[in-house]
Amino acid sequence: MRYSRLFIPTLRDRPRGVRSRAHELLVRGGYVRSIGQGLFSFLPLGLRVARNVERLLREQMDLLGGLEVSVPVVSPSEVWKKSGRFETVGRDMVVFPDRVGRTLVLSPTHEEAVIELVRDGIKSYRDLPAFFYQIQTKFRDEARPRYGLVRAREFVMKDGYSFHRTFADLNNFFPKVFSAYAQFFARCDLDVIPAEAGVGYIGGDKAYEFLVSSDLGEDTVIVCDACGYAANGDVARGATETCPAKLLPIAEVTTPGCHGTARVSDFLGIPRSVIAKTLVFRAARGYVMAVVRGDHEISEEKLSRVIGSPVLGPADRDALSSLGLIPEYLSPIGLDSDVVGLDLNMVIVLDRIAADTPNLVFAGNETDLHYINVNIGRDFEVETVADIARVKGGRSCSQCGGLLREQKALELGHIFRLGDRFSRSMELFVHTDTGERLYPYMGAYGIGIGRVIAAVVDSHNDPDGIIWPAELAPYRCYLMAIGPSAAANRIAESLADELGDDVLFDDRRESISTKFKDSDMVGCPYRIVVTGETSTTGEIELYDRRTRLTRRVARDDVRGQVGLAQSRGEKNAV
RNA sequence: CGGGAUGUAGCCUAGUGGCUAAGGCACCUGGUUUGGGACCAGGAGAUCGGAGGUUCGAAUCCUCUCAUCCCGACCA
Repeated sequence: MRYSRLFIPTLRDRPRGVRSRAHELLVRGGYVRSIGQGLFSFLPLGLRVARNVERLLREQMDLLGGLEVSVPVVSPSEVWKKSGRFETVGRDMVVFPDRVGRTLVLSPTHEEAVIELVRDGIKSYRDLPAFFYQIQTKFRDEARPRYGLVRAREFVMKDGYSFHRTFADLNNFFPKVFSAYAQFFARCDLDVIPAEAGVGYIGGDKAYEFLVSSDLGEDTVIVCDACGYAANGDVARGATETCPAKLLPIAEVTTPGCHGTARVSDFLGIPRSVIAKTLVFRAARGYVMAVVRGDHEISEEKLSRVIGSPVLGPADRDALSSLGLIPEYLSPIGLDSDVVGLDLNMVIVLDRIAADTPNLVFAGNETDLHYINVNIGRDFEVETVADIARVKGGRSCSQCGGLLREQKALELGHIFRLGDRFSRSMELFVHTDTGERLYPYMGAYGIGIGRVIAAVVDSHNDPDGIIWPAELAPYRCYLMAIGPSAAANRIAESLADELGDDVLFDDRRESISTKFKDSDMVGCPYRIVVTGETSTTGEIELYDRRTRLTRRVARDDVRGQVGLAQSRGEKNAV
């Protein structure tokens, strides 16, 4: 392809408002442009990279027997009400009326739409298993889009959905997807960390995500270098901690103005680790009170699993008041017995480590009142004790006792073992050989294309620009001639014809310096330079973008030297 | 949704109450060039994000508003 026939508006300076390196390089290299917050156009080069990512994904999905489909970006709100997610997805989902007032949804994800598609054609257990995937636009009205393609509002995702006769079948398929994902990321030259993950609003009982270590990441992944355990900080487990101590007698203390763990800690002169922290959350049905140690944080993901339905967010002050709670002195101690139980639907969950910590300080659920030396089991009972605290680096690994390490990471892919929750809530069933209803067991599998591109650039660049992995590069080679030599230009022309779609031929009337700079910025794996001198020796210069080494190779050997098949038969007209 | 920052030509910047808003890059014309954003000459391009106000006079000060980016909240 001739450079002059493409649209590659490279930029010399970093545009105002562009901060992250990956975003900067994609904009300056002429790959993407932003039209508004979290909204991106792909230019010809960017689209070629995206197509390469998609090609790899199609290859991996097809190997799994996946069938490519495409369901609409817009769906009627009814399908979201069927699954019960109309209420739980929240403000990410854009809802709008059509001309006659029906409510439509810009899909943030496509489980519902695919289930509706499958409903029409899959009637018998003999039709299972089935695996569909698509490469489709999603829209999530993110609270805060950031870092360019890393967190866009409109983005393209490869999403796949599998349907199985039994849980065991799903469970057998799941690792195959896992390994297909691992292969995909390897082909993108991305060093991913597969990690146990939460399920968020997608749902399911088990999930893994594929992350890359990156400053652009918004997730924390907990890793054990000793045994290889890796998990998102939302769900990571640590070894249990016990700190045996003599139980002291419970006592009341007056704590004026002690709102929050920090002030209690200061006022009493004690570390946060011996203070209980109590929070109340909204849940799908009612409220949940959660208690962790003051030096820990609650994982809403873990809490959701314990109560069996999504935690929707913190309860507001009005809700607390209506429950008879004092917002500044929240506590599971001293609750009106009517609050707990079915009437007001508040459940109490105590973190296991907090439960095992002796002589804790609790608020008293009365203004200016705390209790010291509270011991669970002796001083009060809680129906549910579970692991609901986030694990931080420095804890011991629950698998091997090794030291856990935490790092910032960027999520690129996520696979969910959904089970039958969607098929049941949406009444998707087939008939078994005995005529009974069978609700298929489902898996859902996603990879964000734009985010993969951003992650690749984030980890494959140098001060001069992008360094594309071979499989993703918009063109394998950048080609240019130096000097006025007619022979050199003739050779460049013939190489451009021969290499066709594998080469970007810089045929512009630009200074040689500009071409070198743009070539590095665009980041093709190889650069071929033809000069007056080499044109007389039957050689060309071959520059490796990654190693930055230049060597001379025979002009007739170029295809092999850049890793292309030697013979292509008929050459494409350009 | 809270806190902060920034909006001046296609891009990056200067200008912080005073004359016709300055420069670099990019663009157009002509010429010279060709191993790292090359050079010379000429040209075009800006209602200084928008609205309102203060003032003899506003890119500059005030108020409101919009947009973008960053931090947080929230969320895959």
